[in-house]
Amino acid sequence: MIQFREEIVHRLAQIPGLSEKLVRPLLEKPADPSYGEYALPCFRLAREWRRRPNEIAEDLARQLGSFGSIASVESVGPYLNFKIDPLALTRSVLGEIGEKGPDYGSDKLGEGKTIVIDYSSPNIAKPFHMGHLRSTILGSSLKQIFSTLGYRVASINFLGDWGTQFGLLALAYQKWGDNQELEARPIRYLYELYVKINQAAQEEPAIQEAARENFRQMEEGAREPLDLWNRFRTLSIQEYERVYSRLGVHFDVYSGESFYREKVQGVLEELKAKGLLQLSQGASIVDLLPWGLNVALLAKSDGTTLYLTRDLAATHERYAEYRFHRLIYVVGSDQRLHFTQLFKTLELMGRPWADRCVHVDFGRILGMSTRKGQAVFLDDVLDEGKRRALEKMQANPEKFAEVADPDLTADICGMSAIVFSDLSRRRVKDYEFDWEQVLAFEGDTGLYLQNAHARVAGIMRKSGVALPSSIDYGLLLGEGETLDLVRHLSAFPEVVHRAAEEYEPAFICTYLIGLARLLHQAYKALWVQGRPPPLAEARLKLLWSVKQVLANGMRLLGMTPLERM
RNA sequence: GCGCCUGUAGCUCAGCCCGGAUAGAGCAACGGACUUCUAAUCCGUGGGUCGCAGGUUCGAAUCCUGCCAGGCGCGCCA
Repeated sequence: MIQFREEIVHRLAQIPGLSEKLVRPLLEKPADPSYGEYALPCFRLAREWRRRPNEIAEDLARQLGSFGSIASVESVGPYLNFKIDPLALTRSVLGEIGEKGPDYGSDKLGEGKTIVIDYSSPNIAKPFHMGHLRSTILGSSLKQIFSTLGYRVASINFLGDWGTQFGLLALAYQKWGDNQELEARPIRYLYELYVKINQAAQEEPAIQEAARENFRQMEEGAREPLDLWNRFRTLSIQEYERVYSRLGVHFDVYSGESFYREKVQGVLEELKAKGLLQLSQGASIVDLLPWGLNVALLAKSDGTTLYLTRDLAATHERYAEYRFHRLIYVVGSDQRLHFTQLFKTLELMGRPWADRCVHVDFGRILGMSTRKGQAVFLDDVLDEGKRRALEKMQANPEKFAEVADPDLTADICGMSAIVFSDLSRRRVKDYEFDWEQVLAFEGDTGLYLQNAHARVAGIMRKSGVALPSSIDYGLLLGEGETLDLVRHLSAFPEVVHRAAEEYEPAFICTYLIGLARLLHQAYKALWVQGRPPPLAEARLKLLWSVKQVLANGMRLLGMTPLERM
């Protein structure tokens, strides 16, 4: 596809007064494809040449005529529209998808570069709720996207396994702890204790004090609270891993704040040596007020450290280990200040790679709080999605009979719906969690994509037509639907690039919905079964290409494409 | 109070980075389409002062300023 664009740029540059450098950024895709594949708006030229844009467009159209693969150049008002020869376009796009298959959309852009992504990162004292799900899904998708662009990607789950809340939790367990409950359902049980102790602490400030003392002892290495802490941690991780595997999410490294509890001293000493650390009201701070970033608190007045201190230690280790070209934190936007402070402090410490760190933030999921006990647990959501999917599948008994593994298929359907609903809106937006909306199975949803994919799979199974090695692409041009699909297919690689640049899997969602819609619209017109072989084969090739790109895109989102549903 | 983010159809959103050709989808409503490869689909109808007010520009949903509304953050939580 890029070759057509370059062909136009090259040809335009031959016109006196134009150059490749001038023209390349001006060339755009028209809003309406009926104008052509590319368009040159002449406003900028009009200003420079002090002529009317409409005249310029007309003049250029006359001078250029058709050339190479460009079938026509027409002026429409101030626009110069280029139409690529439909046959050349179709052959090029479908040929490329045919050759690359699962690698269509891939690139070598990132070869030799490493990206470290930190995502999911639940806090052990708190439940794995929808907020963590958003980080998990986003991070996992970004991992796929960067991998497909050739980067070496290391995924890290940085557990919130250290901090005052463990003092609080240990206290709760000492008060009300039940070993059987803890073993049977660690995450939910710890959450219940956490909620209960927080309520108690609100009425009794002494509890807060005792918790702080507990944690202080832990930082000093006291055996008893540490043993308890270790049990909480181990049991929780086991349960997380179960949930991750259900979602198809994988981490290269499980780490956590506790790993750095001894290394923070080194950080504090370095800060002190560099004259960055100040004492204020008994606490150690770095003054970031000159940059409008408030002050960063690195050690409390009782000497215990904070999240920020441990993050400083962790980034240092990560750079030493990976020499990353980028370090990405997928964490909610409520922690924006934290990361801005972290990055600025790294810069002040003289880390030359400080500007390689990125906070990929995302909006809040409203209506949920760990303190008030309104959390929706991930397992419940996945189960509910599965239940609804199964119901829907059973509504069509004939199709249901064809599905080999209804249980697994329903689970995948439910997760597709959830993953897609989360990724389909842009990161920054807050959203109100709404079961009906998340688990909707109609319209712009993950199931719409799955349905499109499964429909083509059905055609490939049932039409009785096989893909031959040579195709007469000309036979496809009788239907207008073909070019709409081909044009859309051609845009996939650039969509993947854009999604990576902006850390926005949502771009891929929008793209795939558009592709699936074009497919559904063309379904009748591109009928395969019973058509003369050359036509049937050409159509099947087109449909196969759509299926391939749908699958490639869905995988980037973390969805498993289904052959039957 | 200060800082950041968001505000587009009844609802959920895309379009904003990089200003241009009639502002697009889905849901909901209403009316159609299954003797054929998945109707979890398709076709049609109605529905918008792009939060408000200025400014820049030949041209603003898009850029700038101010205001309003909502969310988040602002030294001993993570």
